Amino acid sequence: MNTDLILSNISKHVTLNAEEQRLLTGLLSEESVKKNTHLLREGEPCQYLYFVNSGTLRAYCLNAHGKESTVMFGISDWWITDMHCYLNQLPSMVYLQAVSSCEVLKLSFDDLNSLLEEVPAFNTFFRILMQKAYCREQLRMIENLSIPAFNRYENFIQKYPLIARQVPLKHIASYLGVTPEFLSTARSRKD
Amino acid sequence: MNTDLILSNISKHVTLNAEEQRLLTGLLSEESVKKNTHLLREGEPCQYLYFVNSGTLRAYCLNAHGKESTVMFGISDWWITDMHCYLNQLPSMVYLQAVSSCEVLKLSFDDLNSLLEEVPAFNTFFRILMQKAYCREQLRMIENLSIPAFNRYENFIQKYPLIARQVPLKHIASYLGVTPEFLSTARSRKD
DNA sequence: CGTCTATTTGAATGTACTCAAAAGCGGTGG
DNA sequence: CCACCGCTTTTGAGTACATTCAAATAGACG
Repeated sequence: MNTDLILSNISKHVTLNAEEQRLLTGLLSEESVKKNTHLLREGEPCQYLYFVNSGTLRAYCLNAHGKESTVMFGISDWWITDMHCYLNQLPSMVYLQAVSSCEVLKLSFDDLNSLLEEVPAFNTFFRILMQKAYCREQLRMIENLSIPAFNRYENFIQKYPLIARQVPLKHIASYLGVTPEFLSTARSRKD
Repeated sequence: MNTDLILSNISKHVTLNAEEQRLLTGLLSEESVKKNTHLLREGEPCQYLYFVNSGTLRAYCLNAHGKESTVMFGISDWWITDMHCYLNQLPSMVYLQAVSSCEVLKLSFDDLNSLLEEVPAFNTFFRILMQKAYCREQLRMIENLSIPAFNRYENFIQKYPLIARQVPLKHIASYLGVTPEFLSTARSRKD
């Protein structure tokens, strides 16, 4: 199991000593997901927090008419899950799908809680992770409310160039809240 | 200074002993905001995290054309600030305005950091606060993407009945991402 | 090379917007 | 207590932007 990336990810914010690192890595397990298959489906228990070692994931939900809305993407070095349902141990509201084949590490809710209790630095790390996630989501909301669709697309490819290269346009459209047709025509008009 | 509400707010998630409570309350200061005045304006340093003792606040930002977008509301027993700019000590991107006259408690960034470092339970509290804020914001985003405008309004008044009673319709419209005119006509069509 | 999916293009439609004006409502002062 | 003023909400007409649906083209993958 490759834990280099996850340890380096955590070390960007807090310092774990060797023992704490062993405690963490001992709680992780790895999973492979083939392209276009699901790691999690709506309604299933949301048991794990995932860390992406390689590949690209997408979280999406379906509305009453079956329309997909992309909630978030997860690329290498990102954390992903249905956070609300994970933290409250509720059935998932989202699908987690591999856009390309992935290697992920996963951490169960009970194991997360052990870490949060026993390793103060990990508690701090997770706080920082949530701070950043909150601010990012709030900024996304503000941009969705205040700037027109096409500028949001330009914004997106500038902010997430790696994701923009790795996922089909239609998923970006559903992340931005527009149809793929609209995004396609808007794009051809502007460049 | 009335610290009952804030201590009870925190005690919903973690337990602070008497000394920790004194440490916290010693770092707070209070401020009154008159109706329609600003606690913070775009571009000003975002120095404080606010806890609302009484009254109603609104965070909003202006886009390039001067259109207001309501980022969040803050009613009694809520925490509010421009979190991204506060945590990164950047000039504020939002305005914080009193919808009705308010009494707030405020905590500076440096003092927050002392608390996070010195009081593990407060670190945990703040983590939980950020978890909930993230999940709430993500759910808002999902709903904005996946359900039509009028249903979002019904959703809102069901989820936040207190806010719905305390703020003008136009602010709710700008929170939901529609015009007041649209919300007004939609409302009259459905009930 | 053929199949499947993604993207592009276009026409018709609809939803939500802008702009303008009227009505409602609350607070203030005469 | 009523009249006036300012702000919010409502109403309506015309418009723009993004959608749906359908079909053609392009790309990716086995």
